[in-house]
Amino acid sequence: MAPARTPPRRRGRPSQPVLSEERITSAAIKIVASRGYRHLTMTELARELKVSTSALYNHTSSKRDVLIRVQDRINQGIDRSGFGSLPWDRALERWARSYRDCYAQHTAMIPIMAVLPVADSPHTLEMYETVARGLADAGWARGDIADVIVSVESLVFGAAYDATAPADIFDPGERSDLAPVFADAVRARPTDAAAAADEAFDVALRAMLDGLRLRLAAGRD
Amino acid sequence: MAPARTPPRRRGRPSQPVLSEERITSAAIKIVASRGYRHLTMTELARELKVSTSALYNHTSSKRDVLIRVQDRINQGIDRSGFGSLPWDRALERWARSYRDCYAQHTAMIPIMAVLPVADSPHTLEMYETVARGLADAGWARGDIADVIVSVESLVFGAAYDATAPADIFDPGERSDLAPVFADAVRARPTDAAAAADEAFDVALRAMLDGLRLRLAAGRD
DNA sequence: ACCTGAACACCGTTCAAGT
DNA sequence: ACCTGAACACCGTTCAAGT
Repeated sequence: MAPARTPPRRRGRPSQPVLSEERITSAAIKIVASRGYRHLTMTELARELKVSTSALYNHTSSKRDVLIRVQDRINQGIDRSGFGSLPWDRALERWARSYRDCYAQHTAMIPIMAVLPVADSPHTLEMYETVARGLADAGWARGDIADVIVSVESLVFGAAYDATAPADIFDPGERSDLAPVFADAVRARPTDAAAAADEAFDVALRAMLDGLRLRLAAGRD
Repeated sequence: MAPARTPPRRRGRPSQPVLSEERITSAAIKIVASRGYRHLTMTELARELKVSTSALYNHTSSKRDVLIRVQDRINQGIDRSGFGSLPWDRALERWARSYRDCYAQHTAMIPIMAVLPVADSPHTLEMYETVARGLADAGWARGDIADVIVSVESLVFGAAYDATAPADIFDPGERSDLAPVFADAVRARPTDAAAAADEAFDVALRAMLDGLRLRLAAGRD
Protein backbone atom coordinates (compact mmCIF):
# COMPACT_ATOMS: atom_id res chain seq x y z
CA MET A 1 0.00 0.00 0.00
CA ALA A 2 1.23 3.48 -0.84
CA PRO A 3 2.30 5.46 2.17
CA ALA A 4 -0.23 8.15 2.94
CA ARG A 5 1.22 11.29 1.44
CA THR A 6 1.66 13.94 4.05
CA PRO A 7 -1.54 15.93 3.96
CA PRO A 8 -1.02 19.69 3.52
CA ARG A 9 -3.06 20.35 6.56
CA ARG A 10 -2.16 23.05 8.99
CA ARG A 11 -2.52 21.43 12.33
CA GLY A 12 -6.09 20.62 13.20
CA ARG A 13 -7.49 22.31 10.10
CA PRO A 14 -8.69 19.87 7.45
CA SER A 15 -7.10 20.49 4.07
CA GLN A 16 -10.42 20.29 2.26
CA PRO A 17 -14.07 19.77 3.11
CA VAL A 18 -14.92 16.23 4.01
CA LEU A 19 -18.46 16.62 2.71
CA SER A 20 -20.00 17.49 -0.65
CA GLU A 21 -23.40 17.31 -2.34
CA GLU A 22 -22.06 14.40 -4.31
CA ARG A 23 -20.95 12.39 -1.29
CA ILE A 24 -24.21 13.05 0.54
CA THR A 25 -26.27 11.85 -2.40
CA SER A 26 -24.16 8.71 -2.75
CA ALA A 27 -24.46 7.93 0.93
CA ALA A 28 -28.22 8.40 0.71
CA ILE A 29 -28.45 5.98 -2.22
CA LYS A 30 -26.34 3.51 -0.29
CA ILE A 31 -28.57 3.67 2.77
CA VAL A 32 -31.72 3.28 0.69
CA ALA A 33 -30.30 0.29 -1.17
CA SER A 34 -29.01 -1.49 1.90
CA ARG A 35 -31.51 -0.56 4.59
CA GLY A 36 -34.50 1.07 2.91
CA TYR A 37 -36.16 4.47 3.06
CA ARG A 38 -37.16 4.01 6.68
CA HIS A 39 -33.51 4.39 7.56
CA LEU A 40 -32.86 7.39 5.36
CA THR A 41 -32.76 10.05 8.07
CA MET A 42 -30.43 12.99 8.41
CA THR A 43 -28.98 11.34 11.51
CA GLU A 44 -28.16 8.05 9.77
CA LEU A 45 -26.88 9.93 6.75
CA ALA A 46 -24.49 11.81 8.99
CA ARG A 47 -23.42 8.61 10.73
CA GLU A 48 -22.76 6.95 7.38
CA LEU A 49 -20.53 9.91 6.46
CA LYS A 50 -18.96 10.09 9.90
CA VAL A 51 -19.88 13.70 10.51
CA SER A 52 -22.34 15.43 12.79
CA THR A 53 -25.88 15.83 11.58
CA SER A 54 -25.64 19.60 11.46
CA ALA A 55 -22.66 19.39 9.11
CA LEU A 56 -24.96 18.15 6.36
CA TYR A 57 -26.66 21.52 6.29
CA ASN A 58 -23.48 23.17 5.02
CA HIS A 59 -24.01 21.29 1.76
CA THR A 60 -27.71 20.67 1.43
CA SER A 61 -30.63 22.86 2.37
CA SER A 62 -33.04 20.18 3.53
CA LYS A 63 -33.86 16.51 3.51
CA ARG A 64 -36.18 17.19 0.60
CA ASP A 65 -33.17 18.49 -1.28
CA VAL A 66 -31.37 15.22 -0.70
CA LEU A 67 -34.39 13.26 -1.91
CA ILE A 68 -34.59 15.29 -5.10
CA ARG A 69 -31.03 14.39 -5.98
CA VAL A 70 -31.61 10.76 -5.06
CA GLN A 71 -34.59 10.71 -7.36
CA ASP A 72 -32.66 12.14 -10.29
CA ARG A 73 -30.09 9.38 -9.89
CA ILE A 74 -32.75 6.71 -9.68
CA ASN A 75 -34.27 7.97 -12.92
CA GLN A 76 -30.97 7.40 -14.68
CA GLY A 77 -31.66 3.69 -14.35
CA ILE A 78 -34.94 3.75 -16.29
CA ASP A 79 -34.66 2.11 -19.69
CA ARG A 80 -35.42 4.48 -22.57
CA SER A 81 -33.27 2.58 -25.06
CA GLY A 82 -36.28 1.64 -27.19
CA PHE A 83 -36.74 5.18 -28.47
CA GLY A 84 -34.81 5.53 -31.69
CA SER A 85 -34.54 1.79 -32.20
CA LEU A 86 -38.04 0.34 -31.84
CA PRO A 87 -41.50 1.45 -33.03
CA TRP A 88 -42.88 4.11 -30.70
CA ASP A 89 -45.39 1.83 -29.03
CA ARG A 90 -42.87 -0.87 -28.24
CA ALA A 91 -40.41 1.74 -26.98
CA LEU A 92 -43.12 3.27 -24.81
CA GLU A 93 -43.95 -0.16 -23.45
CA ARG A 94 -40.34 -0.92 -22.59
CA TRP A 95 -40.01 2.47 -20.91
CA ALA A 96 -43.20 1.99 -18.92
CA ARG A 97 -42.19 -1.46 -17.69
CA SER A 98 -38.77 -0.33 -16.62
CA TYR A 99 -40.21 2.80 -15.01
CA ARG A 100 -42.72 0.75 -13.04
CA ASP A 101 -40.15 -1.82 -11.92
CA CYS A 102 -37.89 1.00 -10.80
CA TYR A 103 -40.50 2.77 -8.69
CA ALA A 104 -41.83 -0.47 -7.27
CA GLN A 105 -38.50 -0.48 -5.44
CA HIS A 106 -38.77 3.19 -4.57
CA THR A 107 -42.42 3.78 -3.70
CA ALA A 108 -41.34 6.25 -1.03
CA MET A 109 -40.15 8.52 -3.84
CA ILE A 110 -43.44 8.52 -5.76
CA PRO A 111 -45.11 11.35 -3.85
CA ILE A 112 -42.03 13.45 -4.53
CA MET A 113 -41.39 12.45 -8.13
CA ALA A 114 -45.02 12.87 -9.13
CA VAL A 115 -45.19 16.54 -8.22
CA LEU A 116 -41.57 17.66 -8.48
CA PRO A 117 -40.60 20.33 -11.02
CA VAL A 118 -38.20 18.79 -13.47
CA ALA A 119 -35.98 21.85 -13.77
CA ASP A 120 -33.50 20.78 -11.10
CA SER A 121 -33.23 17.17 -12.24
CA PRO A 122 -31.03 16.99 -15.35
CA HIS A 123 -31.22 13.23 -15.88
CA THR A 124 -34.97 13.24 -15.49
CA LEU A 125 -35.24 16.03 -18.03
CA GLU A 126 -33.04 14.07 -20.41
CA MET A 127 -35.36 11.09 -20.03
CA TYR A 128 -38.41 13.18 -20.93
CA GLU A 129 -36.60 14.61 -23.96
CA THR A 130 -35.79 11.13 -25.23
CA VAL A 131 -39.40 10.02 -24.87
CA ALA A 132 -40.78 13.23 -26.37
CA ARG A 133 -38.47 12.96 -29.37
CA GLY A 134 -39.45 9.34 -29.90
CA LEU A 135 -43.13 10.28 -29.92
CA ALA A 136 -42.62 13.30 -32.16
CA ASP A 137 -40.65 11.25 -34.66
CA ALA A 138 -43.45 8.69 -34.71
CA GLY A 139 -45.91 11.35 -35.80
CA TRP A 140 -47.54 12.30 -32.52
CA ALA A 141 -48.96 15.82 -32.51
CA ARG A 142 -47.17 18.48 -30.52
CA GLY A 143 -50.24 18.94 -28.34
CA ASP A 144 -50.53 15.25 -27.47
CA ILE A 145 -46.98 14.43 -26.46
CA ALA A 146 -47.07 15.70 -22.89
CA ASP A 147 -50.45 14.08 -22.38
CA VAL A 148 -49.13 10.70 -23.53
CA ILE A 149 -46.15 10.98 -21.21
CA VAL A 150 -48.33 11.95 -18.26
CA SER A 151 -50.77 9.14 -19.09
CA VAL A 152 -48.08 6.49 -18.98
CA GLU A 153 -46.47 7.99 -15.90
CA SER A 154 -49.73 8.11 -13.99
CA LEU A 155 -50.37 4.46 -14.69
CA VAL A 156 -46.78 3.62 -13.79
CA PHE A 157 -46.90 5.28 -10.37
CA GLY A 158 -50.14 3.60 -9.41
CA ALA A 159 -48.92 0.25 -10.68
CA ALA A 160 -45.69 0.63 -8.73
CA TYR A 161 -47.70 0.84 -5.53
CA ASP A 162 -49.76 -2.16 -6.55
CA ALA A 163 -46.59 -4.14 -7.17
CA THR A 164 -45.69 -3.75 -3.51
CA ALA A 165 -49.13 -4.55 -2.13
CA PRO A 166 -49.50 -7.57 0.14
CA ALA A 167 -50.95 -10.77 -1.33
CA ASP A 168 -54.12 -10.45 0.69
CA ILE A 169 -54.89 -6.86 -0.29
CA PHE A 170 -58.21 -7.83 -1.90
CA ASP A 171 -59.03 -10.69 0.42
CA PRO A 172 -62.45 -9.83 1.85
CA GLY A 173 -61.69 -11.85 4.97
CA GLU A 174 -64.81 -12.84 6.86
CA ARG A 175 -66.97 -10.51 4.82
CA SER A 176 -66.82 -12.36 1.52
CA ASP A 177 -70.56 -12.95 1.78
CA LEU A 178 -71.02 -9.19 1.51
CA ALA A 179 -68.99 -9.09 -1.71
CA PRO A 180 -69.54 -12.41 -3.46
CA VAL A 181 -68.84 -11.29 -7.03
CA PHE A 182 -65.72 -9.41 -6.06
CA ALA A 183 -64.51 -12.27 -3.87
CA ASP A 184 -64.93 -14.66 -6.77
CA ALA A 185 -62.98 -12.34 -9.08
CA VAL A 186 -60.20 -12.11 -6.53
CA ARG A 187 -60.04 -15.89 -6.27
CA ALA A 188 -59.26 -15.99 -9.99
CA ARG A 189 -56.05 -14.02 -9.45
CA PRO A 190 -52.65 -15.69 -9.09
CA THR A 191 -51.99 -16.38 -5.42
CA ASP A 192 -48.50 -14.94 -5.67
CA ALA A 193 -48.70 -11.18 -5.09
CA ALA A 194 -46.02 -10.31 -7.64
CA ALA A 195 -47.63 -12.47 -10.31
CA ALA A 196 -51.04 -10.92 -9.65
CA ALA A 197 -49.62 -7.42 -9.89
CA ASP A 198 -47.73 -8.25 -13.08
CA GLU A 199 -50.87 -9.62 -14.68
CA ALA A 200 -52.88 -6.53 -13.79
CA PHE A 201 -50.15 -4.26 -15.11
CA ASP A 202 -50.04 -6.24 -18.35
CA VAL A 203 -53.77 -5.71 -18.80
CA ALA A 204 -53.54 -2.02 -17.96
CA LEU A 205 -50.55 -1.27 -20.14
CA ARG A 206 -51.91 -3.24 -23.08
CA ALA A 207 -55.22 -1.40 -22.83
CA MET A 208 -53.55 1.99 -22.65
CA LEU A 209 -51.22 1.25 -25.57
CA ASP A 210 -54.11 -0.08 -27.66
CA GLY A 211 -56.02 3.08 -26.88
CA LEU A 212 -53.07 5.29 -27.75
CA ARG A 213 -52.55 3.48 -31.06
CA LEU A 214 -56.18 4.20 -31.88
CA ARG A 215 -55.71 7.84 -30.97
CA LEU A 216 -52.63 8.26 -33.12
CA ALA A 217 -54.34 6.55 -36.07
CA ALA A 218 -57.42 8.73 -35.69
CA GLY A 219 -55.42 11.93 -35.48
CA ARG A 220 -53.58 11.12 -38.67
CA ASP A 221 -56.51 10.61 -40.98
CA MET B 1 -87.33 4.84 25.01
CA ALA B 2 -86.12 3.01 28.04
CA PRO B 3 -85.10 5.33 30.85
CA ALA B 4 -81.32 5.49 31.13
CA ARG B 5 -80.56 3.23 33.99
CA THR B 6 -78.93 5.20 36.73
CA PRO B 7 -75.29 5.28 35.92
CA PRO B 8 -73.11 3.57 38.47
CA ARG B 9 -70.93 6.58 38.80
CA ARG B 10 -69.15 7.19 42.00
CA ARG B 11 -68.59 10.92 42.45
CA GLY B 12 -66.16 12.50 39.99
CA ARG B 13 -66.29 9.53 37.67
CA PRO B 14 -67.66 10.28 34.22
CA SER B 15 -70.84 8.34 33.50
CA GLN B 16 -69.53 7.07 30.18
CA PRO B 17 -66.35 7.23 28.14
CA VAL B 18 -65.86 10.56 26.44
CA LEU B 19 -64.03 8.92 23.55
CA SER B 20 -64.89 6.29 20.95
CA GLU B 21 -63.52 5.00 17.65
CA GLU B 22 -66.35 6.84 15.98
CA ARG B 23 -65.60 10.20 17.55
CA ILE B 24 -61.89 9.89 16.83
CA THR B 25 -62.53 9.15 13.17
CA SER B 26 -64.90 12.08 12.84
CA ALA B 27 -62.44 14.42 14.48
CA ALA B 28 -59.72 13.21 12.13
CA ILE B 29 -61.93 13.88 9.10
CA LYS B 30 -62.72 17.32 10.46
CA ILE B 31 -59.05 18.19 10.92
CA VAL B 32 -58.16 16.94 7.43
CA ALA B 33 -61.00 18.91 5.86
CA SER B 34 -60.30 22.13 7.69
CA ARG B 35 -56.53 22.14 8.10
CA GLY B 36 -55.11 19.35 5.92
CA TYR B 37 -53.12 16.20 6.53
CA ARG B 38 -50.13 18.10 7.83
CA HIS B 39 -52.16 18.88 10.91
CA LEU B 40 -53.50 15.40 11.43
CA THR B 41 -51.29 14.40 14.36
CA MET B 42 -52.24 12.47 17.46
CA THR B 43 -51.60 15.63 19.47
CA GLU B 44 -53.97 17.79 17.41
CA LEU B 45 -56.50 15.00 17.33
CA ALA B 46 -56.44 14.88 21.12
CA ARG B 47 -56.71 18.66 21.34
CA GLU B 48 -59.71 18.63 19.00
CA LEU B 49 -61.37 16.07 21.28
CA LYS B 50 -60.26 17.86 24.45
CA VAL B 51 -58.47 14.86 25.91
CA SER B 52 -54.85 13.98 26.48
CA THR B 53 -52.95 12.38 23.64
CA SER B 54 -52.47 9.13 25.49
CA ALA B 55 -56.22 8.77 25.96
CA LEU B 56 -56.57 8.11 22.23
CA TYR B 57 -54.72 4.84 22.66
CA ASN B 58 -57.53 3.43 24.74
CA HIS B 59 -59.65 3.41 21.56
CA THR B 60 -57.27 3.08 18.67
CA SER B 61 -54.09 1.07 18.37
CA SER B 62 -52.08 3.47 16.23
CA LYS B 63 -52.21 6.48 13.95
CA ARG B 64 -52.25 4.08 11.02
CA ASP B 65 -55.44 2.64 12.47
CA VAL B 66 -57.02 6.08 12.45
CA LEU B 67 -55.96 6.63 8.84
CA ILE B 68 -57.49 3.33 7.77
CA ARG B 69 -60.85 4.37 9.13
CA VAL B 70 -60.53 7.83 7.60
CA GLN B 71 -59.84 6.22 4.27
CA ASP B 72 -62.89 3.97 4.44
CA ARG B 73 -65.05 7.03 5.08
CA ILE B 74 -63.47 8.92 2.20
CA ASN B 75 -64.22 6.03 -0.13
CA GLN B 76 -67.91 6.32 0.70
CA GLY B 77 -67.89 9.53 -1.31
CA ILE B 78 -66.74 7.93 -4.56
CA ASP B 79 -69.48 7.80 -7.18
CA ARG B 80 -70.32 4.26 -8.27
CA SER B 81 -73.88 5.12 -9.24
CA GLY B 82 -73.23 4.34 -12.90
CA PHE B 83 -73.06 0.61 -12.30
CA GLY B 84 -76.49 -0.85 -12.80
CA SER B 85 -77.75 2.19 -14.69
CA LEU B 86 -75.22 2.93 -17.44
CA PRO B 87 -73.25 0.75 -19.88
CA TRP B 88 -70.20 -0.72 -18.13
CA ASP B 89 -67.71 1.57 -19.86
CA ARG B 90 -69.57 4.74 -19.01
CA ALA B 91 -70.07 3.56 -15.44
CA LEU B 92 -66.37 2.76 -15.19
CA GLU B 93 -65.53 6.21 -16.53
CA ARG B 94 -67.76 7.95 -14.02
CA TRP B 95 -66.27 5.88 -11.20
CA ALA B 96 -62.71 6.62 -12.33
CA ARG B 97 -63.31 10.37 -12.57
CA SER B 98 -64.92 10.56 -9.17
CA TYR B 99 -62.22 8.35 -7.67
CA ARG B 100 -59.48 10.55 -9.11
CA ASP B 101 -61.12 13.78 -7.97
CA CYS B 102 -61.52 12.33 -4.51
CA TYR B 103 -57.89 11.30 -4.11
CA ALA B 104 -56.60 14.49 -5.66
CA GLN B 105 -57.86 16.02 -2.42
CA HIS B 106 -56.40 13.21 -0.34
CA THR B 107 -53.04 12.41 -1.91
CA ALA B 108 -51.61 11.75 1.53
CA MET B 109 -53.88 8.71 1.71
CA ILE B 110 -52.72 7.16 -1.58
CA PRO B 111 -49.71 5.31 -0.19
CA ILE B 112 -52.01 3.78 2.40
CA MET B 113 -55.01 3.06 0.19
CA ALA B 114 -52.90 1.53 -2.56
CA VAL B 115 -51.48 -1.23 -0.40
CA LEU B 116 -54.08 -1.63 2.32
CA PRO B 117 -55.95 -4.92 2.70
CA VAL B 118 -59.61 -4.30 2.10
CA ALA B 119 -60.84 -6.66 4.80
CA ASP B 120 -61.14 -4.00 7.49
CA SER B 121 -62.78 -1.38 5.28
CA PRO B 122 -66.43 -2.28 4.76
CA HIS B 123 -67.37 0.67 2.56
CA THR B 124 -64.35 0.13 0.35
CA LEU B 125 -65.26 -3.51 -0.01
CA GLU B 126 -68.80 -2.53 -0.91
CA MET B 127 -67.42 -0.24 -3.61
CA TYR B 128 -65.39 -3.05 -5.13
CA GLU B 129 -68.40 -5.36 -5.08
CA THR B 130 -70.49 -2.80 -6.96
CA VAL B 131 -67.82 -2.36 -9.61
CA ALA B 132 -67.17 -6.10 -9.89
CA ARG B 133 -70.86 -6.86 -10.32
CA GLY B 134 -71.18 -4.18 -12.97
CA LEU B 135 -68.33 -5.70 -14.91
CA ALA B 136 -69.57 -9.26 -14.50
CA ASP B 137 -73.05 -8.29 -15.68
CA ALA B 138 -71.50 -6.67 -18.73
CA GLY B 139 -69.89 -9.94 -19.72
CA TRP B 140 -66.37 -9.51 -18.39
CA ALA B 141 -64.67 -12.80 -17.66
CA ARG B 142 -64.16 -13.82 -14.05
CA GLY B 143 -60.39 -13.77 -14.53
CA ASP B 144 -60.34 -10.23 -15.94
CA ILE B 145 -62.44 -8.38 -13.41
CA ALA B 146 -59.81 -7.80 -10.75
CA ASP B 147 -57.30 -6.80 -13.41
CA VAL B 148 -59.68 -4.21 -14.83
CA ILE B 149 -60.31 -2.77 -11.38
CA VAL B 150 -56.60 -2.63 -10.58
CA SER B 151 -55.88 -1.06 -13.98
CA VAL B 152 -58.30 1.79 -13.42
CA GLU B 153 -57.18 2.25 -9.84
CA SER B 154 -53.52 2.42 -10.77
CA LEU B 155 -54.22 5.12 -13.31
CA VAL B 156 -56.43 6.96 -10.85
CA PHE B 157 -53.80 7.12 -8.11
CA GLY B 158 -51.11 8.39 -10.43
CA ALA B 159 -53.49 10.90 -11.98
CA ALA B 160 -54.52 12.12 -8.53
CA TYR B 161 -50.92 13.07 -7.83
CA ASP B 162 -50.64 14.76 -11.20
CA ALA B 163 -53.75 16.79 -10.46
CA THR B 164 -51.96 18.36 -7.49
CA ALA B 165 -48.68 19.02 -9.29
CA PRO B 166 -47.51 22.63 -9.60
CA ALA B 167 -48.03 24.37 -12.93
CA ASP B 168 -44.30 24.46 -13.64
CA ILE B 169 -43.71 20.76 -13.02
CA PHE B 170 -42.51 20.20 -16.60
CA ASP B 171 -40.94 23.60 -17.10
CA PRO B 172 -37.33 22.87 -18.08
CA GLY B 173 -36.25 26.22 -16.69
CA GLU B 174 -32.91 27.37 -18.05
CA ARG B 175 -32.21 24.01 -19.59
CA SER B 176 -34.82 24.05 -22.31
CA ASP B 177 -32.00 23.98 -24.88
CA LEU B 178 -31.12 20.53 -23.56
CA ALA B 179 -34.67 19.31 -24.09
CA PRO B 180 -36.06 21.24 -27.06
CA VAL B 181 -38.68 18.73 -28.21
CA PHE B 182 -39.98 18.17 -24.71
CA ALA B 183 -39.99 21.90 -23.97
CA ASP B 184 -42.04 22.49 -27.09
CA ALA B 185 -44.51 19.78 -26.12
CA VAL B 186 -44.87 21.32 -22.68
CA ARG B 187 -45.54 24.73 -24.21
CA ALA B 188 -48.55 23.20 -25.96
CA ARG B 189 -50.19 22.39 -22.62
CA PRO B 190 -52.77 24.64 -20.98
CA THR B 191 -50.99 27.09 -18.68
CA ASP B 192 -53.44 26.40 -15.90
CA ALA B 193 -52.22 23.42 -13.89
CA ALA B 194 -55.66 21.98 -13.25
CA ALA B 195 -56.64 22.26 -16.92
CA ALA B 196 -53.40 20.59 -18.01
CA ALA B 197 -53.93 17.73 -15.56
CA ASP B 198 -57.55 17.33 -16.64
CA GLU B 199 -56.56 17.14 -20.27
CA ALA B 200 -53.90 14.50 -19.60
CA PHE B 201 -56.33 12.46 -17.53
CA ASP B 202 -58.89 12.66 -20.33
CA VAL B 203 -56.35 11.28 -22.77
CA ALA B 204 -55.25 8.54 -20.38
CA LEU B 205 -58.74 7.44 -19.38
CA ARG B 206 -60.02 7.48 -22.93
CA ALA B 207 -57.09 5.38 -24.08
CA MET B 208 -57.55 2.87 -21.30
CA LEU B 209 -61.29 2.59 -21.86
CA ASP B 210 -60.80 2.19 -25.61
CA GLY B 211 -58.27 -0.54 -24.90
CA LEU B 212 -60.59 -2.27 -22.45
CA ARG B 213 -63.47 -2.19 -24.94
CA LEU B 214 -61.20 -3.89 -27.46
CA ARG B 215 -60.24 -6.50 -24.88
CA LEU B 216 -63.83 -7.30 -23.97
CA ALA B 217 -64.82 -7.55 -27.62
CA ALA B 218 -61.87 -9.83 -28.38
CA GLY B 219 -62.60 -12.10 -25.44
CA ARG B 220 -66.18 -12.54 -26.53
CA ASP B 221 -65.67 -13.75 -30.09
C1' DA C 1 -15.40 27.86 5.05
C1' DC C 2 -16.69 24.09 7.43
C1' DC C 3 -17.45 21.35 11.44
C1' DT C 4 -19.29 20.24 16.37
C1' DG C 5 -22.46 20.06 20.22
C1' DA C 6 -26.39 21.76 22.22
C1' DA C 7 -30.85 23.21 21.70
C1' DC C 8 -35.54 23.66 19.65
C1' DA C 9 -39.94 22.27 18.32
C1' DC C 10 -41.90 18.72 17.08
C1' DC C 11 -43.43 13.33 16.22
C1' DG C 12 -45.92 8.53 17.78
C1' DT C 13 -46.20 5.57 21.59
C1' DT C 14 -45.88 3.60 26.40
C1' DC C 15 -46.89 3.33 31.14
C1' DA C 16 -47.42 4.11 36.11
C1' DA C 17 -50.62 6.47 38.69
C1' DG C 18 -55.03 8.06 39.57
C1' DT C 19 -60.45 7.59 39.74
C1' DA D 1 -62.54 0.89 32.24
C1' DC D 2 -60.77 5.03 31.03
C1' DC D 3 -58.14 9.16 31.63
C1' DT D 4 -53.80 12.11 32.87
C1' DG D 5 -48.99 13.48 33.01
C1' DA D 6 -44.49 12.23 32.43
C1' DA D 7 -41.28 9.89 29.87
C1' DC D 8 -39.09 7.63 25.83
C1' DA D 9 -36.97 7.35 21.50
C1' DC D 10 -37.05 9.47 17.84
C1' DC D 11 -37.53 13.37 13.79
C1' DG D 12 -35.59 17.77 10.83
C1' DT D 13 -33.47 22.05 11.51
C1' DT D 14 -30.93 26.08 13.64
C1' DC D 15 -27.16 28.34 15.69
C1' DA D 16 -23.36 29.90 18.65
C1' DA D 17 -18.89 28.45 19.22
C1' DG D 18 -14.77 26.62 17.65
C1' DT D 19 -10.74 26.02 14.01
